[in-house]
Amino acid sequence: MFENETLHLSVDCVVFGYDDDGLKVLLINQKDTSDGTKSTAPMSQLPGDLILIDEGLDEAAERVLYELTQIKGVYLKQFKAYGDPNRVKDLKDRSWLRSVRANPEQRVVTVGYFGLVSLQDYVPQPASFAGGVNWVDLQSVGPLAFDHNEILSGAMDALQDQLESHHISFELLPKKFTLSQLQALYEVVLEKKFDKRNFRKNVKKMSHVVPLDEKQQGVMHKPAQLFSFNPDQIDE
Amino acid sequence: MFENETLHLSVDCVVFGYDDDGLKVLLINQKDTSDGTKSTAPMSQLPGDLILIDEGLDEAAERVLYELTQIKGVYLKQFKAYGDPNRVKDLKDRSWLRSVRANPEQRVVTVGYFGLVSLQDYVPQPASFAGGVNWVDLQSVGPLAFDHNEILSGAMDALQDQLESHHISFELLPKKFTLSQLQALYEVVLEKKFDKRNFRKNVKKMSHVVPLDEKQQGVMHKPAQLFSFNPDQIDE
DNA sequence: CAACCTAAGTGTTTAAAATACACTTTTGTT
DNA sequence: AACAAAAGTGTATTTTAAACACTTAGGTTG
Repeated sequence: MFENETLHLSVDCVVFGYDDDGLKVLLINQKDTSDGTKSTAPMSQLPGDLILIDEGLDEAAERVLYELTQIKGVYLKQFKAYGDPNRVKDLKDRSWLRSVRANPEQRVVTVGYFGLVSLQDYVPQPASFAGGVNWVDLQSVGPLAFDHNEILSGAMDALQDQLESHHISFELLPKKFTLSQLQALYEVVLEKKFDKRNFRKNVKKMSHVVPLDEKQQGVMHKPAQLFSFNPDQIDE
Repeated sequence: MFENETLHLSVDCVVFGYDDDGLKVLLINQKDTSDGTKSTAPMSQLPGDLILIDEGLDEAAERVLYELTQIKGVYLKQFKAYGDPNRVKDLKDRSWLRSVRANPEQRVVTVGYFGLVSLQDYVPQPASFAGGVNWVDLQSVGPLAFDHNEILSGAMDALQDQLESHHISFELLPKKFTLSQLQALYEVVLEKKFDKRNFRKNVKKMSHVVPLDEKQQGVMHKPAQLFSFNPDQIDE
Protein backbone atom coordinates (compact mmCIF):
# COMPACT_ATOMS: atom_id res chain seq x y z
CA MET A 1 0.00 0.00 0.00
CA PHE A 2 2.78 2.41 0.87
CA GLU A 3 5.61 2.41 -1.59
CA ASN A 4 8.16 1.91 1.08
CA GLU A 5 8.35 2.27 4.79
CA THR A 6 9.34 5.89 4.90
CA LEU A 7 7.16 8.90 5.16
CA HIS A 8 7.53 12.37 3.82
CA LEU A 9 6.75 15.69 5.36
CA SER A 10 5.60 18.77 3.52
CA VAL A 11 4.37 22.23 4.29
CA ASP A 12 1.38 23.88 2.69
CA CYS A 13 0.83 27.62 2.81
CA VAL A 14 -2.57 29.23 2.87
CA VAL A 15 -1.68 32.82 2.08
CA PHE A 16 -4.51 35.28 2.50
CA GLY A 17 -4.29 38.53 0.61
CA TYR A 18 -6.51 41.48 1.29
CA ASP A 19 -7.37 44.65 -0.53
CA ASP A 20 -10.37 46.89 -0.87
CA ASP A 21 -12.16 44.36 -2.92
CA GLY A 22 -11.92 41.50 -0.53
CA LEU A 23 -10.10 38.55 0.86
CA LYS A 24 -8.23 36.32 -1.53
CA VAL A 25 -6.17 33.19 -1.25
CA LEU A 26 -3.04 32.39 -3.18
CA LEU A 27 -3.32 29.31 -5.38
CA ILE A 28 -1.04 27.77 -7.95
CA ASN A 29 -1.96 25.74 -10.96
CA GLN A 30 -0.46 22.33 -11.30
CA LYS A 31 1.49 22.19 -14.52
CA ASP A 32 0.02 19.96 -17.15
CA THR A 33 1.37 16.46 -16.86
CA SER A 34 3.70 15.92 -19.74
CA ASP A 35 3.82 12.15 -19.70
CA GLY A 36 1.24 11.66 -22.42
CA THR A 37 -1.38 10.11 -20.16
CA LYS A 38 -4.83 11.52 -20.70
CA SER A 39 -4.39 13.93 -17.85
CA THR A 40 -7.40 14.85 -15.82
CA ALA A 41 -8.26 18.56 -15.79
CA PRO A 42 -5.35 20.53 -14.33
CA MET A 43 -6.10 21.42 -10.73
CA SER A 44 -5.32 24.28 -8.44
CA GLN A 45 -3.59 23.73 -5.16
CA LEU A 46 -2.05 25.53 -2.24
CA PRO A 47 1.63 26.33 -2.59
CA GLY A 48 3.37 23.54 -0.75
CA ASP A 49 6.21 21.09 -1.11
CA LEU A 50 8.34 18.57 0.72
CA ILE A 51 10.61 19.90 3.41
CA LEU A 52 14.33 19.39 3.18
CA ILE A 53 16.09 17.10 5.59
CA ASP A 54 17.94 19.86 7.37
CA GLU A 55 15.49 22.73 7.57
CA GLY A 56 13.00 23.67 10.25
CA LEU A 57 9.30 23.84 9.59
CA ASP A 58 8.95 27.62 9.63
CA GLU A 59 11.99 27.86 7.44
CA ALA A 60 10.57 25.33 5.01
CA ALA A 61 7.28 27.21 4.76
CA GLU A 62 9.14 30.41 3.90
CA ARG A 63 11.34 28.74 1.33
CA VAL A 64 8.56 26.82 -0.38
CA LEU A 65 6.36 29.88 -0.57
CA TYR A 66 9.18 31.86 -2.09
CA GLU A 67 10.15 29.18 -4.60
CA LEU A 68 6.62 28.70 -5.82
CA THR A 69 5.35 32.25 -5.75
CA GLN A 70 8.29 34.64 -5.27
CA ILE A 71 6.58 35.96 -2.15
CA LYS A 72 8.75 36.44 0.89
CA GLY A 73 8.96 38.32 4.13
CA VAL A 74 5.31 37.87 4.98
CA TYR A 75 3.66 36.84 8.22
CA LEU A 76 3.46 33.04 8.31
CA LYS A 77 2.18 30.92 11.15
CA GLN A 78 1.79 27.22 11.67
CA PHE A 79 -1.77 26.18 12.44
CA LYS A 80 -2.25 22.44 12.03
CA ALA A 81 -0.74 19.19 10.81
CA TYR A 82 -2.70 16.98 8.43
CA GLY A 83 -1.82 13.33 8.53
CA ASP A 84 -4.52 11.15 7.07
CA PRO A 85 -2.55 8.20 5.64
CA ASN A 86 -4.56 8.49 2.41
CA ARG A 87 -4.49 12.21 1.97
CA VAL A 88 -2.45 12.03 -1.23
CA LYS A 89 -3.94 8.80 -2.53
CA ASP A 90 -6.99 10.16 -4.30
CA LEU A 91 -7.37 9.21 -7.94
CA LYS A 92 -7.67 12.84 -9.02
CA ASP A 93 -4.17 13.53 -7.70
CA ARG A 94 -2.41 10.52 -9.19
CA SER A 95 -1.15 11.75 -12.48
CA TRP A 96 0.16 15.02 -11.19
CA LEU A 97 2.02 13.28 -8.37
CA ARG A 98 3.57 10.86 -10.82
CA SER A 99 4.88 13.77 -12.83
CA VAL A 100 6.61 15.54 -9.94
CA ARG A 101 7.54 13.00 -7.29
CA ALA A 102 10.17 10.31 -7.22
CA ASN A 103 7.89 8.19 -5.06
CA PRO A 104 4.36 9.24 -5.89
CA GLU A 105 2.83 6.56 -3.70
CA GLN A 106 4.66 7.65 -0.61
CA ARG A 107 2.69 8.87 2.33
CA VAL A 108 2.99 12.60 2.98
CA VAL A 109 2.07 14.33 6.20
CA THR A 110 1.77 18.07 5.81
CA VAL A 111 2.02 20.98 8.18
CA GLY A 112 -0.31 23.84 7.37
CA TYR A 113 0.77 27.46 7.61
CA PHE A 114 -1.37 30.49 7.11
CA GLY A 115 0.10 33.66 5.74
CA LEU A 116 -1.11 37.23 5.58
CA VAL A 117 -0.24 39.91 3.06
CA SER A 118 -1.51 43.28 2.02
CA LEU A 119 -2.19 43.31 -1.69
CA GLN A 120 -1.58 47.05 -1.81
CA ASP A 121 1.87 47.28 -0.25
CA TYR A 122 4.76 44.96 0.12
CA VAL A 123 3.97 42.27 -2.35
CA PRO A 124 5.15 42.31 -5.91
CA GLN A 125 2.28 40.78 -7.84
CA PRO A 126 3.38 37.17 -7.91
CA ALA A 127 1.69 36.58 -11.25
CA SER A 128 4.42 38.61 -12.89
CA PHE A 129 7.04 36.12 -11.74
CA ALA A 130 5.80 32.61 -11.54
CA GLY A 131 3.27 31.47 -14.10
CA GLY A 132 0.09 29.99 -12.78
CA VAL A 133 0.01 31.83 -9.50
CA ASN A 134 -3.31 33.46 -8.74
CA TRP A 135 -5.08 35.38 -6.06
CA VAL A 136 -8.51 33.81 -5.95
CA ASP A 137 -11.53 35.24 -4.24
CA LEU A 138 -12.41 33.12 -1.27
CA GLN A 139 -15.94 32.57 -2.54
CA SER A 140 -14.69 31.44 -5.93
CA VAL A 141 -12.36 28.71 -4.73
CA GLY A 142 -13.34 25.48 -6.42
CA PRO A 143 -12.17 21.94 -5.72
CA LEU A 144 -8.47 21.82 -4.96
CA ALA A 145 -5.95 19.03 -5.11
CA PHE A 146 -5.49 16.58 -2.22
CA ASP A 147 -7.15 17.73 1.00
CA HIS A 148 -6.39 21.37 0.28
CA ASN A 149 -9.99 22.51 0.63
CA GLU A 150 -9.96 21.15 4.17
CA ILE A 151 -6.62 22.82 4.88
CA LEU A 152 -7.94 26.10 3.53
CA SER A 153 -10.93 25.91 5.79
CA GLY A 154 -8.71 25.11 8.77
CA ALA A 155 -6.63 28.18 7.96
CA MET A 156 -9.72 30.33 7.79
CA ASP A 157 -10.79 29.10 11.22
CA ALA A 158 -7.34 29.88 12.61
CA LEU A 159 -7.42 33.34 11.07
CA GLN A 160 -10.82 34.08 12.58
CA ASP A 161 -9.69 32.83 15.98
CA GLN A 162 -6.57 34.93 16.00
CA LEU A 163 -7.57 38.12 14.22
CA GLU A 164 -8.69 39.95 17.32
CA SER A 165 -6.47 38.39 19.94
CA HIS A 166 -3.15 38.37 18.11
CA HIS A 167 -3.01 41.81 16.49
CA ILE A 168 -2.53 40.38 13.04
CA SER A 169 -5.09 42.42 11.10
CA PHE A 170 -2.32 44.87 10.25
CA GLU A 171 -0.52 42.23 8.25
CA LEU A 172 -3.40 42.37 5.78
CA LEU A 173 -3.53 46.14 5.44
CA PRO A 174 -1.22 48.70 3.83
CA LYS A 175 1.20 50.40 6.22
CA LYS A 176 -1.08 53.42 6.26
CA PHE A 177 -4.73 52.61 6.44
CA THR A 178 -8.05 54.20 7.27
CA LEU A 179 -10.41 53.09 9.98
CA SER A 180 -12.97 52.20 7.34
CA GLN A 181 -10.48 49.82 5.78
CA LEU A 182 -9.79 48.25 9.13
CA GLN A 183 -13.49 47.85 9.78
CA ALA A 184 -14.13 46.37 6.35
CA LEU A 185 -11.36 43.86 6.98
CA TYR A 186 -12.87 42.79 10.27
CA GLU A 187 -16.24 42.41 8.63
CA VAL A 188 -14.91 40.27 5.80
CA VAL A 189 -12.81 38.02 7.99
CA LEU A 190 -15.23 37.58 10.85
CA GLU A 191 -18.24 37.54 8.57
CA LYS A 192 -20.29 39.99 10.56
CA LYS A 193 -21.12 43.67 10.53
CA PHE A 194 -19.94 46.25 13.01
CA ASP A 195 -21.44 49.57 13.97
CA LYS A 196 -19.19 52.33 12.67
CA ARG A 197 -19.23 54.52 15.76
CA ASN A 198 -18.78 51.68 18.19
CA PHE A 199 -16.02 50.18 16.10
CA ARG A 200 -14.10 53.45 16.09
CA LYS A 201 -14.58 53.88 19.80
CA ASN A 202 -12.93 50.51 20.36
CA VAL A 203 -10.06 51.17 18.01
CA LYS A 204 -9.30 54.43 19.72
CA LYS A 205 -8.72 52.51 22.94
CA MET A 206 -5.96 50.50 21.27
CA SER A 207 -2.72 52.30 21.81
CA HIS A 208 -1.00 50.37 19.05
CA VAL A 209 -3.17 51.95 16.38
CA VAL A 210 -1.67 55.36 15.95
CA PRO A 211 -3.15 58.30 14.03
CA LEU A 212 -0.86 59.91 11.48
CA ASP A 213 -0.70 63.57 10.42
CA GLU A 214 -1.79 62.57 7.01
CA LYS A 215 -4.94 62.17 4.99
CA GLN A 216 -6.12 60.05 2.17
CA GLN A 217 -5.64 61.62 -1.24
CA GLY A 218 -7.39 61.42 -4.56
CA VAL A 219 -10.70 60.12 -3.32
CA MET A 220 -13.91 61.77 -4.36
CA HIS A 221 -15.30 62.27 -0.91
CA LYS A 222 -14.09 63.55 2.45
CA PRO A 223 -10.58 62.19 2.79
CA ALA A 224 -10.06 59.90 5.74
CA GLN A 225 -7.33 60.20 8.33
CA LEU A 226 -4.61 57.62 8.00
CA PHE A 227 -3.46 55.37 10.83
CA SER A 228 -0.59 53.00 11.26
CA PHE A 229 0.24 50.11 13.51
CA ASN A 230 2.89 50.44 16.18
CA PRO A 231 3.98 46.96 17.26
CA ASP A 232 5.97 48.35 20.19
CA GLN A 233 2.85 49.59 21.81
CA ILE A 234 0.78 46.55 22.45
CA ASP A 235 -0.88 46.65 25.80
CA GLU A 236 -3.24 44.06 27.14
CA MET B 1 24.76 15.29 9.86
CA PHE B 2 21.55 13.36 9.32
CA GLU B 3 22.01 9.64 9.24
CA ASN B 4 20.22 9.28 5.97
CA GLU B 5 17.90 11.30 3.88
CA THR B 6 14.69 10.20 5.50
CA LEU B 7 12.85 11.77 8.32
CA HIS B 8 10.68 10.33 11.01
CA LEU B 9 7.48 11.52 12.54
CA SER B 10 6.36 11.00 16.08
CA VAL B 11 3.58 12.07 18.39
CA ASP B 12 4.05 13.29 21.92
CA CYS B 13 1.20 13.43 24.40
CA VAL B 14 0.93 16.00 27.14
CA VAL B 15 -1.76 14.45 29.31
CA PHE B 16 -3.06 16.68 32.05
CA GLY B 17 -4.68 15.03 35.04
CA TYR B 18 -6.70 16.90 37.59
CA ASP B 19 -7.96 16.16 41.05
CA ASP B 20 -8.62 18.09 44.22
CA ASP B 21 -4.99 18.54 44.83
CA GLY B 22 -4.12 20.09 41.55
CA LEU B 23 -3.06 19.78 37.97
CA LYS B 24 -0.59 17.07 37.03
CA VAL B 25 1.10 15.96 33.88
CA LEU B 26 1.81 12.39 32.89
CA LEU B 27 5.50 11.60 32.47
CA ILE B 28 7.39 8.42 31.85
CA ASN B 29 10.89 7.53 32.91
CA GLN B 30 13.31 6.49 30.25
CA LYS B 31 14.52 3.02 31.05
CA ASP B 32 18.14 2.84 32.04
CA THR B 33 20.33 2.33 29.03
CA SER B 34 21.61 -1.21 29.18
CA ASP B 35 24.53 -0.87 26.82
CA GLY B 36 27.15 -0.42 29.49
CA THR B 37 27.93 3.17 28.62
CA LYS B 38 28.17 5.45 31.57
CA SER B 39 24.60 6.54 31.14
CA THR B 40 23.69 10.05 32.04
CA ALA B 41 21.07 10.36 34.75
CA PRO B 42 17.82 8.74 33.53
CA MET B 43 15.42 11.39 32.34
CA SER B 44 11.71 11.86 32.30
CA GLN B 45 9.86 12.53 29.11
CA LEU B 46 6.43 12.88 27.65
CA PRO B 47 4.86 9.68 26.40
CA GLY B 48 5.54 9.68 22.69
CA ASP B 49 6.81 7.49 19.91
CA LEU B 50 7.17 7.17 16.18
CA ILE B 51 4.00 6.84 14.19
CA LEU B 52 3.41 3.82 12.03
CA ILE B 53 3.41 4.12 8.28
CA ASP B 54 -0.29 3.44 7.90
CA GLU B 55 -1.92 5.21 10.82
CA GLY B 56 -3.34 8.69 11.15
CA LEU B 57 -1.99 11.22 13.58
CA ASP B 58 -4.90 11.12 16.04
CA GLU B 59 -4.85 7.37 15.87
CA ALA B 60 -1.11 7.29 16.55
CA ALA B 61 -1.48 9.54 19.58
CA GLU B 62 -4.10 7.23 21.03
CA ARG B 63 -2.08 4.11 20.38
CA VAL B 64 1.19 5.49 21.70
CA LEU B 65 -0.45 6.79 24.83
CA TYR B 66 -2.07 3.44 25.44
CA GLU B 67 1.08 1.43 24.80
CA LEU B 68 3.19 3.54 27.10
CA THR B 69 0.73 4.23 29.89
CA GLN B 70 -2.30 1.95 29.46
CA ILE B 71 -4.48 5.02 29.34
CA LYS B 72 -7.16 5.12 26.67
CA GLY B 73 -10.44 6.71 25.79
CA VAL B 74 -9.43 10.14 26.94
CA TYR B 75 -9.82 13.51 25.27
CA LEU B 76 -6.81 14.12 23.03
CA LYS B 77 -6.26 17.06 20.74
CA GLN B 78 -3.50 18.06 18.41
CA PHE B 79 -2.02 21.44 19.19
CA LYS B 80 1.31 21.94 17.44
CA ALA B 81 4.07 20.35 15.39
CA TYR B 82 7.68 20.69 16.50
CA GLY B 83 10.24 20.43 13.78
CA ASP B 84 13.57 21.92 14.75
CA PRO B 85 16.07 19.81 12.79
CA ASN B 86 18.16 19.41 15.94
CA ARG B 87 15.42 18.70 18.40
CA VAL B 88 16.66 15.19 19.12
CA LYS B 89 20.35 15.93 18.71
CA ASP B 90 21.15 17.13 22.22
CA LEU B 91 23.97 15.35 24.02
CA LYS B 92 21.75 14.56 26.99
CA ASP B 93 19.45 12.51 24.77
CA ARG B 94 22.09 10.53 22.88
CA SER B 95 22.49 7.43 24.94
CA TRP B 96 18.81 6.83 25.42
CA LEU B 97 18.12 7.22 21.72
CA ARG B 98 20.90 4.77 20.90
CA SER B 99 19.23 2.22 23.14
CA VAL B 100 15.79 2.42 21.57
CA ARG B 101 16.10 3.54 17.96
CA ALA B 102 17.40 1.77 14.92
CA ASN B 103 18.62 5.11 13.57
CA PRO B 104 19.30 7.28 16.57
CA GLU B 105 20.72 10.09 14.46
CA GLN B 106 17.66 10.41 12.33
CA ARG B 107 15.71 13.60 12.39
CA VAL B 108 12.32 13.38 14.07
CA VAL B 109 9.52 15.87 13.70
CA THR B 110 6.85 15.46 16.33
CA VAL B 111 3.22 16.41 16.57
CA GLY B 112 2.10 17.46 20.02
CA TYR B 113 -1.23 16.39 21.50
CA PHE B 114 -2.70 17.47 24.75
CA GLY B 115 -4.91 15.14 26.72
CA LEU B 116 -7.27 15.65 29.61
CA VAL B 117 -8.31 13.16 32.27
CA SER B 118 -10.03 13.21 35.60
CA LEU B 119 -7.85 11.50 38.17
CA GLN B 120 -10.92 10.56 40.19
CA ASP B 121 -12.99 8.76 37.58
CA TYR B 122 -12.18 6.91 34.44
CA VAL B 123 -8.49 6.35 34.69
CA PRO B 124 -7.00 3.23 36.19
CA GLN B 125 -3.90 4.48 37.94
CA PRO B 126 -1.37 3.95 35.22
CA ALA B 127 1.40 3.34 37.73
CA SER B 128 -0.18 -0.02 38.46
CA PHE B 129 0.38 -1.11 34.88
CA ALA B 130 3.41 0.34 33.30
CA GLY B 131 6.43 0.90 35.46
CA GLY B 132 7.87 4.36 35.47
CA VAL B 133 4.69 6.22 34.67
CA ASN B 134 4.01 9.13 36.98
CA TRP B 135 1.61 11.96 37.50
CA VAL B 136 3.84 14.89 38.28
CA ASP B 137 2.70 18.18 39.76
CA LEU B 138 3.06 20.89 37.16
CA GLN B 139 5.26 22.96 39.47
CA SER B 140 7.57 20.03 40.12
CA VAL B 141 8.38 19.19 36.54
CA GLY B 142 12.14 19.29 36.09
CA PRO B 143 14.19 19.16 32.91
CA LEU B 144 12.75 16.70 30.42
CA ALA B 145 14.28 14.90 27.49
CA PHE B 146 14.50 16.55 24.06
CA ASP B 147 12.39 19.67 23.72
CA HIS B 148 9.68 18.26 25.94
CA ASN B 149 9.67 21.21 28.34
CA GLU B 150 8.86 23.45 25.41
CA ILE B 151 6.16 21.07 24.22
CA LEU B 152 4.68 20.96 27.72
CA SER B 153 4.53 24.70 27.85
CA GLY B 154 2.90 24.83 24.42
CA ALA B 155 0.28 22.38 25.65
CA MET B 156 -0.39 24.49 28.69
CA ASP B 157 -0.93 27.53 26.49
CA ALA B 158 -3.34 25.57 24.31
CA LEU B 159 -5.22 24.36 27.38
CA GLN B 160 -5.56 27.88 28.73
CA ASP B 161 -6.73 29.16 25.36
CA GLN B 162 -9.37 26.50 24.96
CA LEU B 163 -10.62 25.88 28.49
CA GLU B 164 -13.40 28.43 28.35
CA SER B 165 -14.22 28.44 24.68
CA HIS B 166 -14.23 24.72 23.98
CA HIS B 167 -16.14 23.26 26.93
CA ILE B 168 -13.33 20.96 27.87
CA SER B 169 -13.09 21.60 31.61
CA PHE B 170 -15.40 18.66 32.13
CA GLU B 171 -12.81 16.29 30.76
CA LEU B 172 -10.72 17.05 33.83
CA LEU B 173 -13.48 16.58 36.40
CA PRO B 174 -15.33 13.52 37.68
CA LYS B 175 -18.71 12.89 36.00
CA LYS B 176 -20.40 14.37 39.03
CA PHE B 177 -18.74 17.46 40.38
CA THR B 178 -19.41 20.42 42.62
CA LEU B 179 -19.26 24.03 41.60
CA SER B 180 -16.38 24.54 43.99
CA GLN B 181 -14.43 21.87 42.13
CA LEU B 182 -15.20 23.51 38.83
CA GLN B 183 -14.09 26.88 40.18
CA ALA B 184 -10.90 25.46 41.64
CA LEU B 185 -10.10 23.91 38.27
CA TYR B 186 -10.57 27.21 36.48
CA GLU B 187 -8.37 28.92 39.01
CA VAL B 188 -5.57 26.39 38.66
CA VAL B 189 -5.61 26.27 34.89
CA LEU B 190 -6.06 29.96 34.22
CA GLU B 191 -3.87 30.98 37.14
CA LYS B 192 -6.26 33.55 38.53
CA LYS B 193 -8.88 33.79 41.24
CA PHE B 194 -12.61 34.07 40.72
CA ASP B 195 -15.27 35.50 42.99
CA LYS B 196 -17.45 32.65 44.24
CA ARG B 197 -20.81 34.32 43.74
CA ASN B 198 -20.00 35.72 40.34
CA PHE B 199 -18.53 32.42 39.19
CA ARG B 200 -21.71 30.59 40.17
CA LYS B 201 -23.89 33.18 38.46
CA ASN B 202 -22.01 32.54 35.23
CA VAL B 203 -22.16 28.79 35.49
CA LYS B 204 -25.90 28.90 36.05
CA LYS B 205 -26.25 30.57 32.66
CA MET B 206 -24.60 27.59 30.97
CA SER B 207 -27.31 25.20 30.01
CA HIS B 208 -24.86 22.36 29.57
CA VAL B 209 -24.00 22.30 33.26
CA VAL B 210 -26.94 20.49 34.79
CA PRO B 211 -27.75 20.22 38.49
CA LEU B 212 -28.35 16.69 39.76
CA ASP B 213 -30.72 15.57 42.53
CA GLU B 214 -27.78 14.47 44.51
CA LYS B 215 -25.42 15.78 47.12
CA GLN B 216 -21.88 15.22 48.14
CA GLN B 217 -21.49 12.62 50.91
CA GLY B 218 -19.03 12.01 53.69
CA VAL B 219 -17.67 15.52 53.91
CA MET B 220 -17.44 17.24 57.27
CA HIS B 221 -19.20 20.40 56.22
CA LYS B 222 -22.37 21.35 54.37
CA PRO B 223 -22.53 18.92 51.46
CA ALA B 224 -22.49 20.50 48.05
CA GLN B 225 -24.92 19.88 45.26
CA LEU B 226 -23.55 17.80 42.43
CA PHE B 227 -23.65 18.81 38.80
CA SER B 228 -22.89 17.06 35.56
CA PHE B 229 -22.08 18.04 32.03
CA ASN B 230 -24.58 17.54 29.22
CA PRO B 231 -22.75 17.67 25.92
CA ASP B 232 -26.04 17.75 23.96
CA GLN B 233 -26.91 21.07 25.39
CA ILE B 234 -24.21 23.40 24.29
CA ASP B 235 -25.53 26.75 23.25
CA GLU B 236 -23.41 29.64 22.19
C1' DC C 1 -19.54 78.52 -8.80
C1' DA C 2 -23.55 76.14 -7.18
C1' DA C 3 -25.59 71.88 -6.61
C1' DC C 4 -24.55 67.26 -5.78
C1' DC C 5 -22.34 62.92 -4.67
C1' DT C 6 -19.71 60.03 -1.54
C1' DA C 7 -17.77 58.34 2.36
C1' DA C 8 -15.75 60.36 6.89
C1' DG C 9 -16.54 61.64 11.22
C1' DT C 10 -18.90 62.39 15.60
C1' DG C 11 -22.17 61.67 21.12
C1' DT C 12 -25.65 60.21 23.82
C1' DT C 13 -28.85 57.12 25.72
C1' DT C 14 -30.01 52.43 27.10
C1' DA C 15 -29.20 47.70 28.13
C1' DA C 16 -26.23 44.14 29.53
C1' DA C 17 -22.33 42.28 31.77
C1' DA C 18 -18.71 42.35 35.18
C1' DT C 19 -17.28 43.46 39.68
C1' DA C 20 -17.19 44.03 44.63
C1' DC C 21 -18.70 42.53 48.82
C1' DA C 22 -20.49 39.44 53.97
C1' DC C 23 -23.50 36.73 56.22
C1' DT C 24 -26.38 32.34 56.90
C1' DT C 25 -26.85 27.35 56.28
C1' DT C 26 -25.87 22.49 56.60
C1' DT C 27 -23.42 18.76 57.87
C1' DG C 28 -19.99 16.18 60.86
C1' DT C 29 -16.98 16.27 64.86
C1' DT C 30 -15.69 17.01 69.69
C1' DA D 1 -24.35 21.82 72.78
C1' DA D 2 -20.69 24.24 70.81
C1' DC D 3 -17.67 24.28 66.97
C1' DA D 4 -15.38 23.76 62.49
C1' DA D 5 -15.60 23.88 57.57
C1' DA D 6 -17.08 24.76 53.28
C1' DA D 7 -21.73 25.64 50.75
C1' DG D 8 -24.81 28.75 49.31
C1' DT D 9 -27.03 33.21 48.45
C1' DG D 10 -28.40 38.99 46.65
C1' DT D 11 -27.68 43.69 45.77
C1' DA D 12 -25.55 47.86 44.48
C1' DT D 13 -21.97 49.87 41.46
C1' DT D 14 -19.06 50.20 37.62
C1' DT D 15 -17.84 49.00 33.15
C1' DT D 16 -18.72 47.59 28.70
C1' DA D 17 -21.67 46.80 24.67
C1' DA D 18 -25.35 48.21 21.71
C1' DA D 19 -28.43 51.11 19.22
C1' DC D 20 -29.03 55.00 16.60
C1' DA D 21 -28.80 59.83 12.56
C1' DC D 22 -26.93 63.93 11.19
C1' DT D 23 -23.00 67.06 9.71
C1' DT D 24 -18.57 67.67 7.26
C1' DA D 25 -14.89 67.77 3.65
C1' DG D 26 -13.48 67.14 -0.68
C1' DG D 27 -14.25 66.00 -5.69
C1' DT D 28 -17.19 66.06 -9.74
C1' DT D 29 -20.71 67.87 -12.79
C1' DG D 30 -23.49 71.13 -15.32
